[in-house]
Amino acid sequence: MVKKVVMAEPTSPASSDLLGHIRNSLSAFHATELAIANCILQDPVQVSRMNISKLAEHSDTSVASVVRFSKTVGYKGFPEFRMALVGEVSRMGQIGIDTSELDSGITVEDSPAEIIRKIAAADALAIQATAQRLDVASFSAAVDAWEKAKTIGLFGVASGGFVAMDLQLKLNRQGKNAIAWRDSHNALTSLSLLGPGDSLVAISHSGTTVDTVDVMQEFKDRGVTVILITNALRSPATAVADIVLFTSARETTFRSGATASRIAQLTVVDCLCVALAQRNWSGTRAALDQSRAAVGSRSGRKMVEGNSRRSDQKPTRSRGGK
Amino acid sequence: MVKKVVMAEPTSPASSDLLGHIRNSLSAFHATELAIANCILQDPVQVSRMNISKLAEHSDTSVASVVRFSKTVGYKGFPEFRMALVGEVSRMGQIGIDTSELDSGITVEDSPAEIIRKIAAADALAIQATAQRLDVASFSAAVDAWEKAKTIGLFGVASGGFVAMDLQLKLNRQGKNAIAWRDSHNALTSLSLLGPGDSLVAISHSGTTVDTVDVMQEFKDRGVTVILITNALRSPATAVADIVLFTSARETTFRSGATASRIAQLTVVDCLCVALAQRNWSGTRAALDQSRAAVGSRSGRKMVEGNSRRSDQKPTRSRGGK
DNA sequence: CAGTCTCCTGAAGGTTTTTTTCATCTCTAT
DNA sequence: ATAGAGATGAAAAAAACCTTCAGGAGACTG
Repeated sequence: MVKKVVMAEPTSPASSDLLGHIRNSLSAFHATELAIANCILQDPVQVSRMNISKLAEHSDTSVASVVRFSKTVGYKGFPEFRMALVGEVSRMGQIGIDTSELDSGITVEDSPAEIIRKIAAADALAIQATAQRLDVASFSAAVDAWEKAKTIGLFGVASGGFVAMDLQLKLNRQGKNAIAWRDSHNALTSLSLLGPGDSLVAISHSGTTVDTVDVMQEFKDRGVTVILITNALRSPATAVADIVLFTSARETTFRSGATASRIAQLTVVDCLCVALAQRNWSGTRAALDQSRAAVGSRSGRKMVEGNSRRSDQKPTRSRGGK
Repeated sequence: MVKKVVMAEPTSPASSDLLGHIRNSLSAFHATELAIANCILQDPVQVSRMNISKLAEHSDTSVASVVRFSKTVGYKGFPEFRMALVGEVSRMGQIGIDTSELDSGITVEDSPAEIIRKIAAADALAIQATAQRLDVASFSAAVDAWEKAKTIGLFGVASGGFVAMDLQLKLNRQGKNAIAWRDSHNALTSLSLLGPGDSLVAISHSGTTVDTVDVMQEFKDRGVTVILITNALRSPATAVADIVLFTSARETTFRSGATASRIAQLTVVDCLCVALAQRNWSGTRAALDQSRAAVGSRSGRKMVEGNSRRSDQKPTRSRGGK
């Protein structure tokens, strides 16, 4: 009946950072969601063993709210969420303190080597978590929008501005018309550069910068498809955007948190560019082939679909032991 | 409702080697159990995403058999078994990034999901490799130089320029005098801003850009400590620099390779900034403590939905994703 | 060689868990 | 005040899961 068609792959359960994501979405949650989130953060192990009604009771909320919560943080339903949690817990148990170490941040006594290790771990984790949680449908929609656009506008303030500029460079290199603005005044005076069918990409870690939201709204009113890259689950910006691509950078104690987020943004942007380039491969290929000659990249394996329906095993009629 | 007490172990053997256990027990299984076991061993990841009926179908057996199987290997029922499998798979996936895949690059047939996965893996790997290779002595020396410097010059062209600008932002935020140049002309005309005891940071992926080397040389001649962040082991630039910090970004087939490199550069730069901040911790701490006050889960929402500017909220719920 | 026993196996029905729907409520902005 | 957007929980609907039961294949015994 009304079964919404969901794509085959429900994303791999590989490494992500579910707890981190929940932790820094805390401020975006509503009352009941917050109650649930606190239960989870407080004792993930325990919660990972509960079924949905137990969790609802334990958090003094309702079953429905737990389902909604699961969907809010990006899963199809509670079972999927629970499996992610189980995976997370299992991994935590395996490597021990990994995540708690991130939370503790960097202390005065940390040696340079430790600083490097911790920051690198946080950055690498941000990338992996982002990649894992990135919604493929939204991603593809964004590439579609780009492909269709005559001109692509890019907007970001402060550090987001660097990502925008970087993206401009990348798009221009592909022969795509793109222009980056780093403040709302410039963006709005160039309003007429974009029209229906075009795209605006806004980059905002928190999604709350007033300028960014203004710019997004103005362009949207002109019929421009607005794509947002952000780390915040719910924000004024997400309410305006047509397509939202979430990064998953966990904020740590010491740093502004912006760097991990920016690195995640760069990765997302890079993925988009590659996907776009892939579509007009032939044009791009010539240039690249030329430039990089033979770097010994043979066409290796390509991941067989592993269906393996049935195994033709010869049942040796082993007599049951037990 | 006489529940037969069969199980010796009601709680899940969380930390054991489930797949190994199954493999060892293969010879003791009956025909259907064997079919199920084979399915699981053949593609645990896939199976961990199936529900009981899917697995029954996939193994050409029945639902009841799957339940029995789950109990045979020591769980209370299928859900519990599945959770153990998820945990196992999750731990396995943790082990590391499959580097062999990186070399294959991105092909025309790659799905969006694969593109994302591959690029993220490459970027994450670049960070980890960089962190691992980074020479702690040089790193510390660079921080020393920064601490001592009255003013820090930053130089990078093209994408390296973004890193330079980013770094300027970070240093300024710490109250450190820093200025970024993105072309040699500007840099050289500001030559007199730096003198002995000061530092210049040059960012160059290849280390061969003529402009960069020129600038480095000029500043060095004035007694400025020249720090270089590069990916190239030996290059004209490394010959000039006083301190060299190496990134380790591997170039992949499709992309310019610049992105992974830039991400690695950002990480290095971030580490440096944090290390510097750590030295004058007390000054930094106050500001940070203040700004991050009590995120500690208390108190309800503050995320006011109103962006105040225009209140014509659209009625469509544009919840991101899915 | 037949009888009988054991125990594996899948289908059907019953139970638990999860999802969806809908009415109520709260909070905000006109 | 009032309308409206959105959050919340109760209950109905759907899905997943477990148990029971009848049928059937092999093996041991007489």
